[in-house]
Amino acid sequence: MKYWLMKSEPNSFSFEDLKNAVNQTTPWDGVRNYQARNFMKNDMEIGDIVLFYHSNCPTPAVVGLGMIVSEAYPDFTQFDEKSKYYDPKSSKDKPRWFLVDVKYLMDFPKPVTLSSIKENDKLSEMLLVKKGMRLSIQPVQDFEFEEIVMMAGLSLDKVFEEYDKVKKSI
DNA sequence: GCCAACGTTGGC
DNA sequence: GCCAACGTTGGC
Repeated sequence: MKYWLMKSEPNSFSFEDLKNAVNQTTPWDGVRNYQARNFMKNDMEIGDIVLFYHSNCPTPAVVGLGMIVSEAYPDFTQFDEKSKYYDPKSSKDKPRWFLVDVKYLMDFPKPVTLSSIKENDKLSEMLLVKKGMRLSIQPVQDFEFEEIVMMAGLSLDKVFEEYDKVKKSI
């Protein structure tokens, strides 16, 4: 099982939106970057844990946890002419863009802000804080995940207790 | 709203 | 294959 960080702009899709979604699950559509796509297509597995990150907002922060609950499948928005994610160069025979479904796992008692991540020496290697890094989906190391969980005011025990429950439900 | 740092596109 | 032009990301 692996850990990921996924960015979302709260004014288009927030962690609250995920929590309130049907099944508390959403297809992670609209990714149009090959590196990010490849993570979803090749490296993500059902049961992987996601740090849900709010970007492009007053206080950028990791605000909670999600879980990958599907294999990768073609992003339907690429075929929809009315979607802003429409890609005329893609075809149903040979889809270019893929996505996974993400399910709500749990809230953070305290959001872990970008500035607090930057201040934590243990997290200095996180892609998030590297200059010029704009990837919307990033791999996260085990110890980085554990550190962020601590900063959020949670324990790993609590996380995995909830994790087991949600995993059984998918 | 600004703007630096990227990624993509397309002419050549 | 090069690279200028353009569009996007995302912190501030």
